[in-house]
Formats: sequence, structure tokens, C-alpha cells
Amino acid sequence: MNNREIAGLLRAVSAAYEIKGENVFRIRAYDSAADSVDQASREVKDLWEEGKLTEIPGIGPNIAGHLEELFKTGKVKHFQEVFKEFPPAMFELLDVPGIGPKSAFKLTKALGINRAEGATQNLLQAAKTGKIRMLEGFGEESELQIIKGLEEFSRREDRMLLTAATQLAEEFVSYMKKEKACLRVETLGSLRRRAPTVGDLDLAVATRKPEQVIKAFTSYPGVKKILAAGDNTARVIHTSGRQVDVKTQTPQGFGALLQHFTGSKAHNIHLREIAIEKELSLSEHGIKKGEKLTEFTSEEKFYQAIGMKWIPPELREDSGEIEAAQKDTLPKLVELKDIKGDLHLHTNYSWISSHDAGVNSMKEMIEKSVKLGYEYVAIGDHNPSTNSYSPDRIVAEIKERTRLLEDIKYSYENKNTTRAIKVLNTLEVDILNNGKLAVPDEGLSLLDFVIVSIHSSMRMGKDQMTQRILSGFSHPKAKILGHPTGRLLNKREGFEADWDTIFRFAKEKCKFIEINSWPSRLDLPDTLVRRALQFGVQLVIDTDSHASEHMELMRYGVDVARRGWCVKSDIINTLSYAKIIDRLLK
DNA sequence: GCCGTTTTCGGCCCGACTGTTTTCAGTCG
Repeated sequence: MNNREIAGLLRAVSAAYEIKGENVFRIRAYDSAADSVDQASREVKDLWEEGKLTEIPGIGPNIAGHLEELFKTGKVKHFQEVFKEFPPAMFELLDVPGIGPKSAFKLTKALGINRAEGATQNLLQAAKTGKIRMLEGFGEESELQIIKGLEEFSRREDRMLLTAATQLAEEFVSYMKKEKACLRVETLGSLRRRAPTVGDLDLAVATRKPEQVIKAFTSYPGVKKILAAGDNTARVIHTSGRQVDVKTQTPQGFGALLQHFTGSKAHNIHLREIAIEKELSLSEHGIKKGEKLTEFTSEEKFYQAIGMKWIPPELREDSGEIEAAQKDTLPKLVELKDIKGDLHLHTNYSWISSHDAGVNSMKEMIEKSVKLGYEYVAIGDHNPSTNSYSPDRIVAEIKERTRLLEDIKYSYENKNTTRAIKVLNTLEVDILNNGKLAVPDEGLSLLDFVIVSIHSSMRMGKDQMTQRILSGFSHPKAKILGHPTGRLLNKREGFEADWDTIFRFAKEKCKFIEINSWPSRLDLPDTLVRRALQFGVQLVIDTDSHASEHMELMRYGVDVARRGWCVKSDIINTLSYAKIIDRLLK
């Protein structure tokens, strides 16, 4: 059972307890345990094997005992006992927008929908035949809401990639900025925290005329449906099917609004607990002491008022940032402008490549690097296909490519102008199933360094995969482990490996782990980035570009690094050329 | 059910919006 499934189970228990009228704090305990599991940097099952279950915040002796039983026997008797009173269909409805535990229970019970299979279809059928409006506590409006909710549920897509969310946000922000009543417009939520994927889009507007802002927002041509519109907030569905929320606040109170809706939920709950000790109450309106509300124009002042430094949004996940802000020990996070070169690119160089080639020439990729103001760039490609070439031929191909690159490189490295740039010769080389590299030593020796990656047999067992990676990574020329977990957001989980062992190895052998900036990768994931830092590992942020314009995606890799608490010195491609070749070529 | 550098008992985050209610419950973030 993976973390997502475990979190789902804990949420189901919470829902069941809610209907049973259990103690609200017990209900909340299961919810917060679920959130905590969702956010864990390691598999909960692994932590259990190491006897560290209760080190997960929100998991105490009781839930730990249940999870222990789950891992040992595959089920939890107590949970099964709890679930027994409820129609299995109920738990299927919990993910439908607008339906919470109470409604899910009432509906399934009253309509006799029992089976989990087809639960949502059966509910839709009941709604469309007017059965729901007859039930006590429901009416015509709620029946309509349920139909809408079910329709949204059935066509619900994955969470947006951060790139898509950024674009959609820009569309709304530029529209809202044209409305005179909007004094400031900012993004909120997971987008502002630069999370790898974003569910709903949240916007904040500073205004003295909220009604005008809400009107402008809900009448945006890209709005397909208005879900809610109050005095100060509104919620709509964009034509793309995405939900977009707007919240308004006066300029005097804008800092508190930004803070509140940037979240995360766990971060805010922790802040409010701290505030209570100071007899303060936090909300999106400001900070209350007794009945007296103090407003804040900026987040900096808001955080200051509760005794801590301003916290960069990327860190607001309640994973130690609040304590660090109180002690003024927050890291100075790496920034895009610190990056001095891209080390993982692909060109259209003509050999039969093991994987997709790029679309631009070596020269075009170098030109783009110059435009981005880089000091150096490593020109790479996938290794020649082992299916199409003999080992000798692979070496010959690399010789030929190296010769060509030397010529191009000469013209750039000797330019006595601002267009000068240092060029490195690299390849992304497959780590084969047996742990060997897909290029013979003689071929590797022609290169400055290589990036080694897994592109096949990703379902290998954890121990075998770990050994495979260590074996490939241990070659003296192998300096960077590319897109380490192999995950593809919304498509494929990363493969299993013992990351602690790999990080320990990387630290000891002076090897580097990649943060791949490709929007559907963002790999190493931020939680593992933070883990790597604990082992003293240095990382490299690359774009893995297959076209020159992809090189502009570097900021997304920087986002990941920032969420992983990286400072400049944790990232090797912030180093000068003289220093980085010392790391890569030695 | 969790948690503790004042506590191992007695606390536990805050508010907006909606619909179906005659004053509040449910859901959401």
C-alpha cells in the first residue's frame, strides 16, 4: 500500500467517525494524519519497517498500531468494524465536489445505494429523476448542485501541471488588472507555493470596491459557470474545466489575505496554534486580540506580528519552516539568477539515438545559452542506440560527434566578446538492466562527464533497482544521475529505490543528483531534495531540453530546489566555470 | 486520537458561502 492509499483509508475512517458523531478532535486527528501521510518524504511502509511510524507528525501510538496491523495482515479489524455500519457506496461519493460525509451517508442510505461500484452513476440517476429533492434536508437547488458536482467529478482531469497553472493564472491576472477597481492582483495557494501540480486556481485582489471586482471576475468571457459569488469572494469554472477562485480584501488588509490563502493548510493551522498562545486570533482579515482587529498591508508585517520572519511561500508546508522563522534561521533560497549554466540538453545531432532526439542543432542550443546569459553549457544527446550499433561503432560515432563539437566549441570559447561561453561535451547514457552503461569505456573517455539515467525496466524491485543505479553511477565518468525517480506527473509514479543509500553514495563519491525541470518530471521531487540535503548531497538543476525554447523552463527546476530548502551552494550549476569543471572533470 | 521547554490531562484553527432551515448545518479552503 502506498502513501496515497493509506491517506485515503485514514480519510475514510475520519468520514465514518464524523457520521457516527465521534469526538470532533478524533475526527480531525485522522484527517491530519492523512494529510501528514500524503506529504511524507518517504513511504510510510518503509518507516514502519524501521520502527519510525510515530515520527510522522499526527501519527501517535493508536494510529501507528492500526497501520502496523495493516502492513502485517493487509487489513485493520477496527476499521472494518467501523466501516461495517455504512454502505460502501458512501465512501465513493466523498470525492464528489459539494458532497461531504453527512450528505454521502444520507443520500446512499435514503436512496438505497449500497454497492461501491456504480455509486456515482446511481446517484446521478436518482438526481435526474427528481428523487433527491424529496429527501429531508435537500431541495431542488441541492439536487441541481449534486448533478453539477457529479458531472464535474466524471470529467475531472488530473491536477494541472505547474506550467499550465502558471499560464491560466496569467490569463486571469492580466484580465483582472484591466478592471480599475483592482488595485493589486496576486496568485495564491499551491501555485504561489510553486507546488509541482495545482488543483484549483486562487487569486487575491486588493480593492476598495469588492462588488465591482466580483462582477468583473464572474463576467470574464472565459468563465463557463459561476459556482458561487458572495460579497467578497467568488468561484467559477473556466472553459478549460478548471475551477478559479477570487478573494478580495482592502489594501490595508491585503497582507493577511495573501498569507491566509497561500497556505498550506497545515502551515496556517500551526501558525494559529502559535497565535493562540499569544492570545491572538489569525484570519484572512488580520490579527485579532480580543475584539480588536489589526490589519496588515504586507505579509512581512503579518509574520512579524506573530514573532517570526517572513517565510518564502515555497517553504510553507509546516515542515520546520515556522520554527526556523522564529529562530531567524530560514535558508536564503537559491534563485533563478544564480544559475550559470545548463548541463542536460539534447540536440538534433544525427545518429540513431536510444531515445528522442532534440529539434535544434548544437549551435542553436549554444546560442540560446548565450542569450540566457550562461557562463557555460554542456551539449548532450542520448547515447547511440545499442540496438542499432555495435560497441565499436558506438565509439566511432562518439568520436565523430566529439570532433564536430570541438570545432563549434572553438569558435565560442575564443570569441573575445560578450558572446563567449564555455562548452562541455556530454551524453545522457542509459543505465542498462544489468547496471552497466550503454556506452563502452573507450567512448565514455572521450566525454567531459556523463549523465546516467534509467529509461527502461522501471518496475524492477527496490533492492535490484538500487543496485542497478549504484552500479551505473559508480563509473568514474558518471557525475550526474538524471531524472532520478523516473516519475511522470499524473502518469507514472517514480520507481522504487533506496534513496538514502543512493544519497549516501553520492555524497561519498562526490556525485550529483539532478533536479530535472521538465514540467511533467520535476524530478528529484522536492521532498527527496530536502532528504538529499540532509545527507550533504549537492544537486544540479537541468532542463533536459529537447528544443532551445525549453531552456527557459529552468525556473521550474529552481522552484523544486526552493521547495526542497536549497541554498545557492547546494546547487553546483551556480558555480563558476573554473569551479564546476573541478567537480565534473576530476 | 494527538500532543507537551509552563501541561502525561485537558486542551485542540478560522471564516465564507449556500441552501434549507426559522437559527443552522454542511462543505470548502
